[in-house]
Amino acid sequence: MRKGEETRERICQIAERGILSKGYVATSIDEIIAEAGITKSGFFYHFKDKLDLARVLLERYVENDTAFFAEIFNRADELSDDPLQRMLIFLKMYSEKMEEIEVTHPGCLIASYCYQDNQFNDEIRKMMADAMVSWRHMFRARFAEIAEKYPPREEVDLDDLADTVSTMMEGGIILVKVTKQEDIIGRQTMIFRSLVKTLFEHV
Amino acid sequence: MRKGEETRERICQIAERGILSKGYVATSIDEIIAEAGITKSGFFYHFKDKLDLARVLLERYVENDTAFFAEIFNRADELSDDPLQRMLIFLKMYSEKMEEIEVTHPGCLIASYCYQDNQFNDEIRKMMADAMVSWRHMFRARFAEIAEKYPPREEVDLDDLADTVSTMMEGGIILVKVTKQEDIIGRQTMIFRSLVKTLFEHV
DNA sequence: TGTACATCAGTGAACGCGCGTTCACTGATGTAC
DNA sequence: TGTACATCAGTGAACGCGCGTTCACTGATGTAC
Repeated sequence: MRKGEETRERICQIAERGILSKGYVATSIDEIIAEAGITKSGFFYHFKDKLDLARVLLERYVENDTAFFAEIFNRADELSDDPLQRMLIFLKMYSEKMEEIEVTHPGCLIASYCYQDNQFNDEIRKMMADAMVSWRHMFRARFAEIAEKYPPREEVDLDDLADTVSTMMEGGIILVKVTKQEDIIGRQTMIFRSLVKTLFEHV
Repeated sequence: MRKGEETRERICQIAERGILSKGYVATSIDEIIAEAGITKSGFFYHFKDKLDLARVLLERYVENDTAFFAEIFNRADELSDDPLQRMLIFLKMYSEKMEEIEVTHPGCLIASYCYQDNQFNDEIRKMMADAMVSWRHMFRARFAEIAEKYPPREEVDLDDLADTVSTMMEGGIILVKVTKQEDIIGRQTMIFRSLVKTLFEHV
C-alpha cells in the first residue's frame, strides 16, 4: 500500500468511529487530523471537502456490510441445503458475531446519516436508499425460497419480511446505544429467528 | 395560556421538527428564532441554554409517546378481554395510526439524540434509557399475560420480545427516512403482528 | 382609584471560538531521456 | 549513470462565517397598599 493510501485509510477509520458516536456534524476535521497526526491541508489533499469524506465512508461501509452478510450466508449455505435452515443458521451466526464483537461503539452509518439528512446530497441519499433496497432484495430472495418449500402459517409480504431484518438490526443498535446493554442486538436477532422459525417450521 | 407559554411551545415545536430532520447540532438557535419570529435573547429568556432546550424537548417527547401508547391500549382493552387479542388490536391500531398520520417528517427524538450522544449530559442520557426501559416493562407485562394463557410455540425471553416492539418502531423509522417509502412503519408493525400471532395463537 | 413596585416577555449589540475551506509553497520519490 | 521534470503527500498561515452565550436595557402587564 502506498503511503498516501495508508493515511487515507487511517483518516477513514478515525472519521467513521467519530461519526458513529458523535454524528457527522459534530465530528470536526480538526479533531480527525489531530488523531491522525496530520495537518488540515493534509486532509484536503485526500478529500475534496467534508462531503467527499462522507461519500467515501458510506461507500466503504455499504461494501463492508454487504460482504459481511455474504460471508455468513456462504458459510450457512455450506452447512445446509435447506433454505429455512440456511436462514436460521445465518441468524444464529449473525447473533453470535454481534455478541463476540466487543461492540463498545456500535452504530450504522446509514442510520447516523439519515438523522442528519440535510447535510448530504442526492448522490449520498441515493446510495443509502440503494443499499437498503439491495439488502431487501437479497433477503427477499431467500425468504421466497423458504416460503415456496414451507407455506407460512400467516400470510406475510416477503418484501416486508425481508425489511424486518434491517429493521431489527437498526432498531437493535439504537436500543444498545440508549440502554448500554450490549447484548441486545444479538438477543433481538434470536427473537427474530424464533419468529421466523414459528412462521415457517412445520412440526 | 399565558403569552410566554405560547411562545415557548412554538419554539419547542419548531425545534423538534428541526432536530428530527437535521439533528440537534445542525438545528441552530438562529434558525429556530427566525421561524418563531423572536430574537435570540427571547430564546434565552425561555431556555437557560441549548442543552436546556434538548432536555425539555425530550421530556415532552417521552410523555407524548407514553400517552400515545396508553391511549391505544385503553381502546384495545375496551374492545377485548383476551390479552392476545388486546395486543393484536393494539398493533393493528398502531399500524393504522402510522399510516394515517401524514408522516412527512417521521423520526424518534431518542434515536436522533443517541447518534449525537456526546452533545448531551448524564441527565439526558438517563432520561432516554429510562424511557426505553419503561416501555420494555409495559410491553413485557402484556406479553407475560399472553404467554400465561397461550404457551408460545417457541421459548422466547419476554423482555426481549417486549424490546422488539421498540426495535421494530425505531428500525422502521430509519427505513422510512432512508427509502422515502412512508408506509414501511405500518407494514413492519403488521409483520410483527403476524409473527406474534403465529407465536402464540393456537388453532 | 391612584401610585409604587415587581414580574413577564422580551430587544439589541457585542463577544470569542471553532468550523470548513483556500492558497502559495515544499521536500521526497518516481520516471523519461 | 546523471539530469530534468512530474507527481505524491503533504505543510503553514490566513480567511470569513455562523455558532452559542452574555449583558445591559425596556415596555407591558400584574399586584399591594
